[in-house]
Amino acid sequence: MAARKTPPKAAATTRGRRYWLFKSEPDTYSFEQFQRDRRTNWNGVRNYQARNLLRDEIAVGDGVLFYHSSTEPMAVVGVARVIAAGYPDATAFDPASPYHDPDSDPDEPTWFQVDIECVAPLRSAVTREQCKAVPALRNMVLLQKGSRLSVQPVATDEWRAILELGGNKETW
DNA sequence: GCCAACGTTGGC
DNA sequence: GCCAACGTTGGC
Repeated sequence: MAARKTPPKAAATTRGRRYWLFKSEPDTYSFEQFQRDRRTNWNGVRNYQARNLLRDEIAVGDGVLFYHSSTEPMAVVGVARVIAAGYPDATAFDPASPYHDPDSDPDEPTWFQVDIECVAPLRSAVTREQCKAVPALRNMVLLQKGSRLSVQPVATDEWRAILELGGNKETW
């Protein structure tokens, strides 16, 4: 039996912290409300690509940029931390929920959610307009033409640049 | 399995 | 409010 240099399990549990951006329309769920709640479950996501991230990629301890979409100004407004990795989104099974999906089988759920906890608001919100002018953010998923993923990956240098622009260098 | 039609998202 | 881009659906 050959020894493995890096058992997959160890590799998985020791992988570096990763970063994400969650979009929310402030009329639906604002960062201000999130601050009052302190933590929330990110449910209602009904897109397979985002689902895959929620189910398979996003881990406890990962960092999250909270972004206000479809508002003026659109901006990254705060920072959050993942406190529970992907688990089935129960709103899919609730006929009374706006997120109800009759095709999702409770024995094999289609949709997943994670839990996040509020860390801090950015001292100054980093607007979409601002981001466009920053070379380090040129490749941000958020800024790509046609990009509309509501849960998306953020590169480490993008994360750092946003926190610096927000005046929250020490936050993370 | 292709692809046209449709519905939705979200920046502008 | 518009509409481009995208995802999904369903007929073939």
